[in-house]
Amino acid sequence: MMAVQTSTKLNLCEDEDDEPLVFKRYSSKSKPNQLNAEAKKLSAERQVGQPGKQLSEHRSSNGLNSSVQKGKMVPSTKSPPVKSPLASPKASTSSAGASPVSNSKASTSSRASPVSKSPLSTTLDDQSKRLSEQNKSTTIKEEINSIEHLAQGNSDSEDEKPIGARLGKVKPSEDSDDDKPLSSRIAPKSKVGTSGSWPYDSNERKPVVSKVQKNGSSTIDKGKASSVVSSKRPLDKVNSSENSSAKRPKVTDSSTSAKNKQVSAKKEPKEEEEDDDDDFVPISQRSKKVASDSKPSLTKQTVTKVGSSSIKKTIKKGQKASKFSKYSKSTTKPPGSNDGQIKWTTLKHNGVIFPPPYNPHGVKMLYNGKPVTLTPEQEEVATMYAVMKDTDYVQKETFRNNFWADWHKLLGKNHVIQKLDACDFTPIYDWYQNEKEKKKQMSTEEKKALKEEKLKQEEKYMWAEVDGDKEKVGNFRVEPPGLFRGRGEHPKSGKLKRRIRPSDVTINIGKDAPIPECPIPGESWKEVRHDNTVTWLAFWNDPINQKEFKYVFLAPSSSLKGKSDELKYDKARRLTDCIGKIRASYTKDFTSKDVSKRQIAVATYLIDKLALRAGNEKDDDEADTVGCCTLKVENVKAIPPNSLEFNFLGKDSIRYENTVEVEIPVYKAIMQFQSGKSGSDDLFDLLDTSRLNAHLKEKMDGLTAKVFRTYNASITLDNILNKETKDGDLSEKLVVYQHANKEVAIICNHQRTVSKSHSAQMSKLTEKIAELQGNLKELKVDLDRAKKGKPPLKDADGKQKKNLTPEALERKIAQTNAKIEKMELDMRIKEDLKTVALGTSKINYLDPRITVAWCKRHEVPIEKIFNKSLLAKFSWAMRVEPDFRF
DNA sequence: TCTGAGACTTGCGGGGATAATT
DNA sequence: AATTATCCCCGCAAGTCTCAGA
Repeated sequence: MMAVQTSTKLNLCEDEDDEPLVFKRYSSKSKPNQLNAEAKKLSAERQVGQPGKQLSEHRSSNGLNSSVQKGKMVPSTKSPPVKSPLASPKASTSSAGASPVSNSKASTSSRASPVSKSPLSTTLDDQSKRLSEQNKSTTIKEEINSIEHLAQGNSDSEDEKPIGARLGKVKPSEDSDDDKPLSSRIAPKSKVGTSGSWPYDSNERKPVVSKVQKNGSSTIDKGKASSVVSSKRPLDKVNSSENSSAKRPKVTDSSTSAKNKQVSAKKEPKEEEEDDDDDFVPISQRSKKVASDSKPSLTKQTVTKVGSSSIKKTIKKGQKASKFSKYSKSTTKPPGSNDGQIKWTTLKHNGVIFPPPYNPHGVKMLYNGKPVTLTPEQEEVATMYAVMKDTDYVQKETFRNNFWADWHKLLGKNHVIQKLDACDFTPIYDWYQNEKEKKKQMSTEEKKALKEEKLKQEEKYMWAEVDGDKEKVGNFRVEPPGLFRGRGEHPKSGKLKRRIRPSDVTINIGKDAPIPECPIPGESWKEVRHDNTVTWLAFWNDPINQKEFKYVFLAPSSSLKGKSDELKYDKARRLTDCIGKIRASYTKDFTSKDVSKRQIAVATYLIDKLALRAGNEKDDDEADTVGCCTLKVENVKAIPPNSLEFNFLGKDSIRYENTVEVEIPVYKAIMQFQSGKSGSDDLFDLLDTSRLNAHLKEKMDGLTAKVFRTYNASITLDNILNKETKDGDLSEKLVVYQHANKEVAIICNHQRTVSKSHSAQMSKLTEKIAELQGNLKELKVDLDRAKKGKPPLKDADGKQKKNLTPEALERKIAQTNAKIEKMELDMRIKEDLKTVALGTSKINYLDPRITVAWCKRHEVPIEKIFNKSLLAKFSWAMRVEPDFRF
């Protein structure tokens, strides 16, 4: 299917490949930055390599009307005609202004700091390598160690720190910088051990953020924060936004809404404050100023008890509400969106496809060494387990127990098999491995044939028609039965996820559309609905948790999804206009007498500064993870004089470890919230996500906790790109982008496990570099000799090398040097990104318009940054003006 | 206000496809 | 041609947030 999909998409969007799409702008001379040589790696090769497509133009064209066009995939050609905005003149201006950023960061930045993980984590790891989750990487880091330091020259290290960076005012002294208020933010420092040093430096503000990795193993670095700081955006955002909205094709509501929003947004700030422009600044800065104003007190911290405070809070809320009445009103209905309402007028699709029935293999497993005959049903489940033999899952007791409970039920009370320990699934495992091998050995033709066959079967399910337009369906395949693979210490992992049948599935389709035929003869859908206020095409109850649902939605490239994506970013962008006010408000409340209010303030601060998730309550039958509102006392440690060390398992049981410097009032408030409680008590006992979000909505229409993540991710990307992009070759620009992307990933704590071959790869690179260095030495000797008219020395094998002129030798030396530099850069990047996942933020948090506009401004082909899926998903963003700024 | 159903977004890992090397 | 590193896409788990109802 994919193949199909993609192709289709492409057509829609991009199309043919004409020329490279580079957006061009001015050309300045390029300066050879440090990076050049190194950087080149990426770019150079790739460019050449993929001649293929570039889409810029077309793409953009498509993008323009994206909403419209998408429908029709057929006519792939259709769009081409449009012209891409890229070249627009204005672009140049904008960029020009902006670019001036400088990064003075010198090499110094201490990238060195990659802290190592804390001891704790390490131990854990060791013990199990099991999945306990994130911890896996530990070992590796050591090896590399050295490497990291190698080079560094680049910016990467420094800047960034997005998050952490900001801080407010903590110590007055530092603030001194004032001029750079923005930057003021402090950086968080890396975890643990490292903490000792304070990040801040005076002027620069903070350096430190370090992120830890999941396992703790390595931290990422962080360098200085300075970069983060934003500079103001050259262009007025307002304008740009308007433009964009204007342009927007037709997406009805969205465009309008956007405009409205903008307008309103502007107003708001005025009322309350002057916010100044700093809003865009990520957190950090603002706090200072705010703080100063409000500074009053801190002294009082009553540790109130729960009950009373809440009451007060409510009252207050009321007041506030009135104040912001305008917002609240609107709240009812999100401005732009037609939320609640109609999502489509006509909807046609072919339902879902079910996995094939189980096909028994007849291989007998052993019980106490003797072969056992199982019924197909029993065998099916045994096979699910057998196949997982070399995964970490089977090492977990919970998994085994859950599996055994469900399988035992299937076997029946009196079955020969009475305990899992005496089972030997090896025969089945071996059979499976063999099947896999066979499949692998098939000729390419055979594989292709199989693929086509599958495609043929699935084709009809891949597409839907929404309001007359053809759209791709996302997950039209019903999930096959299997053993539940919960993440982390999920209490239900290992349970049998039973097969879903048509009678479990509810279909949603247009009233006038033909009802999809049930693919399994003799069976029928559970229900057919015609609800146009929702976007799902089908759903069934999750067999593991009957209370939950599994939905079939349209693909991310669909107009429906695109529209909501755009709305999401527009909302985050609106936050730009009120963030100053919001920060001032919660800063003021750090010292509120009302404990609830104080908790809301501190929680909001953490969400804003550290990009924490909201933290909904969870049931006991789910993995024990937390978010901001559900943080436990034991997850946060106050480290004098004013730092907080966070350590908890977040979404997907990914560990969040970070030590940050915070404003004194926050520090004190946290200690108050902790006092008198035990480690497992809620830190924010008076708070939950609904209260928090209700409060946020008073501040800005539609505002919820997650918007801060989107906002901080996007604003950080925009700031870094703007500040660090210099004239230079493509590869250097890509390095800047990757660096910005990395910073965002760090802020959001998007981790990945270190690949098994990571250390091997690193040592291989190290060897190669050593070899090159050896060559270099030889070349230098030969050069010396050549200058004196002597022949070169023999090579390692004792053979005579040919005589080269000094010039030729010098050229060779330069080439070798370049190669070494490039490899060193590769290594640094690889080590640096070892535990950082860049994809998640690209897909979910970074407003694609920032990227597209930057590409246009700097003549970077958009396909160097977005792959096919992303290009399709973000087709709505392709037509932004080059001067777009978040 | 609280609860839970419901709808939709976010996130990581696996593994096939593809590109780079050997 | 065989291997290995990388890219990508998909699967599906796990969050967020809304809303209706008592």
